[in-house]
Amino acid sequence: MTERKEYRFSEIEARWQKSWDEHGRFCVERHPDKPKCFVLVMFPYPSGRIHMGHVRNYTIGDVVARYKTMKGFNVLHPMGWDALGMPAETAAIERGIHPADWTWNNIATMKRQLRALGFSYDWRREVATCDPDYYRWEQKVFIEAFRKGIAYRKTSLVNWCREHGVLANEQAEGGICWRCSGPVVQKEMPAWYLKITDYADELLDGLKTLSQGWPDYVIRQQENWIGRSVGAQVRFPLEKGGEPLTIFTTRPDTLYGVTFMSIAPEHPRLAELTTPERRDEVARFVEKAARTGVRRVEQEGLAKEGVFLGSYAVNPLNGRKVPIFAANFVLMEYGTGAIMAVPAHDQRDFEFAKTCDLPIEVVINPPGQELDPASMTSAYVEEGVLVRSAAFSGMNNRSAIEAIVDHLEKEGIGSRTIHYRLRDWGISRQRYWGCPIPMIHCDQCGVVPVPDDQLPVKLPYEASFDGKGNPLDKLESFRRTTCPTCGGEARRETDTMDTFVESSWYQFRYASTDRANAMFHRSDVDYWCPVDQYIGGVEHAIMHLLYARFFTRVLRDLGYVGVDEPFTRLLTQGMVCMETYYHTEDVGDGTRVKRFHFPEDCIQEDGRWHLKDHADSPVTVGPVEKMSKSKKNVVDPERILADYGADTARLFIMSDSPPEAGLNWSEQGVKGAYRFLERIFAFAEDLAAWKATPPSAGQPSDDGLPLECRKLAHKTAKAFTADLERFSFNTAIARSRELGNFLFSKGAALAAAGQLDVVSEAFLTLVRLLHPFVPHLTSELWGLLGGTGEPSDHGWPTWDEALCVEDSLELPVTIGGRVRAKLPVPRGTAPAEVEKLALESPLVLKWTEGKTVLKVIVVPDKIINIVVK
RNA sequence: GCGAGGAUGGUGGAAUUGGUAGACACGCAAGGUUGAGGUCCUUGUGGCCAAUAUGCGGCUGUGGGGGUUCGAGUCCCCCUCCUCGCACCA
Repeated sequence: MTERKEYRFSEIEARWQKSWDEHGRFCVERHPDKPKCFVLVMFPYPSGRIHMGHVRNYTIGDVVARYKTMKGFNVLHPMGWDALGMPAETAAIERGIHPADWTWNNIATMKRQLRALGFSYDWRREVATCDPDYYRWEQKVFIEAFRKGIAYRKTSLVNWCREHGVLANEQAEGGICWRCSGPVVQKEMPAWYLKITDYADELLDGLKTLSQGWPDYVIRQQENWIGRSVGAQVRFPLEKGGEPLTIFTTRPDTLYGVTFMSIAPEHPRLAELTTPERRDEVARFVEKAARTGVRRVEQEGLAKEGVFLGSYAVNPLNGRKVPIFAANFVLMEYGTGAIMAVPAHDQRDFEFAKTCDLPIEVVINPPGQELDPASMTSAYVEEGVLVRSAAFSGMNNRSAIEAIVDHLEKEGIGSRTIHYRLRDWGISRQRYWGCPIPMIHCDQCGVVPVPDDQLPVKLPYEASFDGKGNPLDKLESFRRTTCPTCGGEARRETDTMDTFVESSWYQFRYASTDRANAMFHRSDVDYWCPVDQYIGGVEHAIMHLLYARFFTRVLRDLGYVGVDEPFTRLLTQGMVCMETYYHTEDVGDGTRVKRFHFPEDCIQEDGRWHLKDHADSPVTVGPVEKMSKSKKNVVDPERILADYGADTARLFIMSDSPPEAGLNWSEQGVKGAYRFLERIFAFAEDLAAWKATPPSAGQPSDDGLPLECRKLAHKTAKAFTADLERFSFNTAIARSRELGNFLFSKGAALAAAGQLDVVSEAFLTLVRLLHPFVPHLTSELWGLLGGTGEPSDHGWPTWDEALCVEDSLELPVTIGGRVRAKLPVPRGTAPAEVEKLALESPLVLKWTEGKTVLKVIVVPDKIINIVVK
């Protein structure tokens, strides 16, 4: 046999990438006669270099895009950069690099890396959100939203460090500033908001239209996030008289069980409700609560605490006098900032009552039971029958909700109300590297938008980054301006926008290539949008997607787009994980800490792991965790490209797990993928050689092998396609391996038997099926085997349905729940006939001997189950 | 703490609607090739017990416990552990 050529992936990949680039192969235009398909992957934050999470996300997108192209769709597949955000500013503070330079450098590096992976992007449509030509349109939309009342200003609480100003939650973990370890307090500051709550009902209803294309769990989480709850506002008169205290409750059926009230520590009426003798203690509590913040009580599970204010409210239904508390878990933003507490039927109230020794009053009993407050260990929150509730006693609690609210409305004590857990979107950031909010503060004229002809408000390059407060705020040349209305001296707004704003509309920007003078063109958006398939990380399941859905509706209401929903179908991909390598070290005071190592610094010898250069430094192989720099369990995609090539990286990342699940990186798995490609390459070489010089015809093959080969190829095409349609990439690849394994072991025999056409057809089917996954190698082999152009010029493989069905089946027969026999029958045999054959079968007789056949269940063409006794 | 999801061999996973659990791959083992191997090929591989069993030897097995069903990895209830999100990270 002649010596085989080596699989030189780097040569092949570079050549095809160059060809695609030069021919503008992935540049697309509107095409009225072709069905369109917009495949969008979540654009990356340009943090420096791409990581495996990106490779996974973008490979999934590329496989979908290339598959849809082969299916005949006009596919839009763009890429861009979510380029504004905190890390650029952190780099400026810590390393003295300007955020703009840092970002643009990172973009250049990452773009080069993405190109090396062979993704089919139309790079003409690239966007970078830090480009003033991008964010100017956001400023324009903001001003229009402001004029419509969708954007507004109000005060809100922020994390505040005396030294470093406003901090993000992640910079204020544990109530401590990440830079100076100083205390972080909650401080009131004015901030800009977008009125997402006005769209709450629409965003909720819209989820119904998405149920076909979005994962259920994302829809459920969005529903819960919006948190629409129907309940009642109830006015509790105060014992001392005056304005009653209004609370919101979703459980008016428990009104007779109220034993105390709680209000948020920042409730405007706190001082008024506090008696003079309680003032000091309450002040201490409020101060402490401000230091902690409600968020940490909720998220970090801190103790729920409260303080008695000294005054009382009166239950409007039963006249009971109940104490009023301030509590650190009551949110001012939700409802009215005040709640009625029913410890018997609300778990949080129950815990609070137990710690503060407050009474518990049962007003709902489980059917046929009677609860005793003294022996309860948790609140009873299920349905039941009302007791001790005056005229409502004896009613089912569900109907009591309606009856009691009717009563409240009739008596003028309360009313039906709907509240949302969703709060308005606070978009102000006291940071430099964001889109400037285009507003001007004038002492005479108030808050005035920047006039259209002065847009964009560009970020000034000259700014100093010392980590202490907002650089824009300290830059006089930026701050000082004149009022567009009166011409007087005025101050520019120095807040920038939340970077979630840019990622709320980038999908529309991609639709147009000609956008020097427009955000995008309506005709382009009308053709390409909405996005047919959106693909990105699970971590964005709530916020990004909700904001983008909201912003799309804002753009719709401002006349920019004609769609309600931006993303028709959604695929959420899991994270890329890897085992950790570490050793533990004593830090002196007896506590041991983990010191992590990069996997490439560790080596296994004689079954033990140790550091490469120090055989006496043992290393523990830890659990598989999400790849992260801090744990050092990262693999640089570029190294994988150098060692194995883009096709191998793409194939492995798609073959080892379903896309929604986490993917465990495995170097061995990568090698397995590489081996498969090598074998494909080698087989193609063989096949080309056979074609050039047909092997001398041996014995004609009449053993059914050619038919088996054809059937397998057609069945594989069918199943592979079905798998792609449901994004089951890993099983699709498994099927392609089965076809490959068959050809590798039987191909030569078939060729020798004069069945070269059969082998060739099957192999070319394999090449075409794999093309979206391994585009470089398959394009190469397609040409080698005499195909014109590339596999994608020839559409998606089809199959002959007749070759996909088996006419004879082997039905499993289970007796007493165990498979005891296999019954050969033709497909479609009538159940009665199957039953007869089964009961006559010797093996079945062996197992039913001495027993009574009670029942025979025949599932046609599937299984036979015999129930015996 | 609240909301959402998950758990199947030594490992990643497969089983599309309740119908043969473990496809495909990794690893491992044996044999062959190479005779440098991080190469290649063949065979085997859930566990336990058997030892060629008159047609496929038996038992057991999908995080733990209970239930529904002729039949449960799949449906229901309880528990444990893991992951994601929680509004200024993106």
